[in-house]
Amino acid sequence: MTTDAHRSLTLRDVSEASGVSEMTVSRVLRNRGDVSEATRQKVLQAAKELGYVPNKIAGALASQRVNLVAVIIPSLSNMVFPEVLSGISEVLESTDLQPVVGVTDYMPEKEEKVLYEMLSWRPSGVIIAGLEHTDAARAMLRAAGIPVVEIMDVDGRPVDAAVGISHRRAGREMANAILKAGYRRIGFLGTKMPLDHRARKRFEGFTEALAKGGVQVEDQEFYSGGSALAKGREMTEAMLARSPDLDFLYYSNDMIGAGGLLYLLDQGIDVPGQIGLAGFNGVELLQGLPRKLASMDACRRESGRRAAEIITARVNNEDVESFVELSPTIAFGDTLKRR
Amino acid sequence: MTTDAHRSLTLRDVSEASGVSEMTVSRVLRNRGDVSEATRQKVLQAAKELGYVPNKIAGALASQRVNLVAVIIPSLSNMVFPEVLSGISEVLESTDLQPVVGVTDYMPEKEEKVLYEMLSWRPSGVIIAGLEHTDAARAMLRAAGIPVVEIMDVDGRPVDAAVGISHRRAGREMANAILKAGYRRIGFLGTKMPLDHRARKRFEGFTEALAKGGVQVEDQEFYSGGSALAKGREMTEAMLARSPDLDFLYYSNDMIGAGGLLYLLDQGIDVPGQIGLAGFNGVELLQGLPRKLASMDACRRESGRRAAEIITARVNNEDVESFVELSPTIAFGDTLKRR
DNA sequence: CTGAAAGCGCTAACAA
DNA sequence: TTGTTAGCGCTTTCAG
Repeated sequence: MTTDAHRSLTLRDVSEASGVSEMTVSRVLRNRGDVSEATRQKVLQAAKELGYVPNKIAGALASQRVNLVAVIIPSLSNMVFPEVLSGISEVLESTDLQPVVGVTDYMPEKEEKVLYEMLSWRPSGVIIAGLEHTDAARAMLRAAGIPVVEIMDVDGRPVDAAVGISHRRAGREMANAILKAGYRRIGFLGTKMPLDHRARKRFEGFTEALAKGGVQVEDQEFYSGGSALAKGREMTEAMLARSPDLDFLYYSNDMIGAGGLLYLLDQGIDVPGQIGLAGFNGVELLQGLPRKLASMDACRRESGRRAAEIITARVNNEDVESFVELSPTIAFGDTLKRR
Repeated sequence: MTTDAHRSLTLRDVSEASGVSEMTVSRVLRNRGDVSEATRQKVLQAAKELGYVPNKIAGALASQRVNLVAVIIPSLSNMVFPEVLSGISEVLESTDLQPVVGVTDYMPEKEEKVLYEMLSWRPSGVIIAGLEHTDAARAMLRAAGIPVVEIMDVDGRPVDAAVGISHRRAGREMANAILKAGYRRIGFLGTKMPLDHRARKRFEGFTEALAKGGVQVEDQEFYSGGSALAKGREMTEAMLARSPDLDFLYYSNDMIGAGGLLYLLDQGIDVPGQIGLAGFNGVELLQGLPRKLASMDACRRESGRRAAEIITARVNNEDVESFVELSPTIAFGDTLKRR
């Protein structure tokens, strides 16, 4: 029992305890090079007894290698990004790379800051949501000299690589399915998020395709904050009070869509006969509602997976396709007539 | 335009570009010590033009200081942990500490591995979910010589500090409320998770308090995987088919409880008259269901906040209470008769 | 207010 | 198979 102020154990401590040089200890602990089994055991034994935990800071500085992949996403509080993360983890788990997550809350300046912090740890790669970043952020990404994969969107020019769906196209396809099903008086309900570029692009694609069919969005409403399910209810009620003739409601995400669905069922309204509904994301969570909401899968897990694959390939100097557009499919569910 | 292999910029580059010594450049970039305004500007200018991003690895090694707090949690895919994280972030944002998240998937060996990885970066503190860890993990935590806060549970002996609720007590209190409301034939539905110690403790407290009232759980059912809402439905249907006389269903989490609620409403069963329901977690997400499910707040955000406060205090050598039991309150909602 | 020297704990490269 | 040497890029410390 000592009264020393706390000091972490070093290779030197293990070296002394085992009577083996620091260099050889280092080799054993990293499974590098040839080490005799006897030495190996001595070292392992000593390290274990002391409870030695290597110092990656020193290791990284010396080797100029950091096994971290920076993952930068807007939020953890909806189902979408955690699922992307698990796709990333799945792939990285079989490598020696580790994801480190940073959250931006959809704020460009915060994204810039988080990115700066993460890059200062010299990660081996970056996976970042979206194609819209500040000029400074883009400059940092380029200057970092590491693989950068922008995910969840392909409508724009990536700094380096990109994996995701086209939200514009997703909006168009949903609009076309709605028109094809015969709906004509359409309302839109979404988040009040000027900075959610993907939601914006979906909306743009949506209105564009409607316009081609000679239809315009008749009413729209936006919310921010609060429980999405409850908001979906409120907004739907408000919109139908204002525009009782609507025959379709398109929601920018499944949670508010589910709220709307529950409201309409409560009111005894015929879905999808009198009013059709659709959301976005293909949230599995919602399986189990009285009706299955029409939606569109955003290929979240797959995006994560592919992005991680690109990073690992690049880190190993292998060739990979660096622009991957994934194809979401419409799930008609029980709230959008099939034609 | 050069064809050099990529090399990160260093202080030396900034030093040369600005004609100021490395040491002074370092001072400027860290806002340390006195530097003349003129020099300061020269340095800042040069750093910006070059796009210099400091190398924290080298900085951390030299200063023996790492502004990272390791946060280790079982999962990101239910609402509970993201909310803890946001409590932590809220507090750390006003300091120079940064959370780094690791996920264990409720697996002790993975927890051990994640912990090892994180400790090898020499963080300033650890926040880790739960009080149950492998011996090796506990040893590492003790040996790290940094503040360690175990959160989300206080039923046990922490390595260092603890913040959370007593799940045993939470189970007891819910049982008592149920008995007080007059229910007697009680079913339990939960996750098949031997490693979710908090769910287990709740169940233990629950049965213990029921027993004191001379009541036993009449039927129980466990699930794993799949959409919680859908599972809640299925399990409820199965249980009521088997045990039609039950008058109360206690769910180990709100999502399956919500599934059960939707099922019962579909069936036109009188809730909470014929059957009462309760879940656990106080998930805000579910506001907006036709009825509000009875539940119990797990003080998630508050746990995160308090844990972060303990870490920051300790890092600054301030005194803090290191054992904090939070008090969850029952929300009766519309599915548990009030007495 | 500014700079020079020493070294943080580890690993690359080379020598034995 | 093992050991030695020289840094990695920064900050601490001390001297101007």
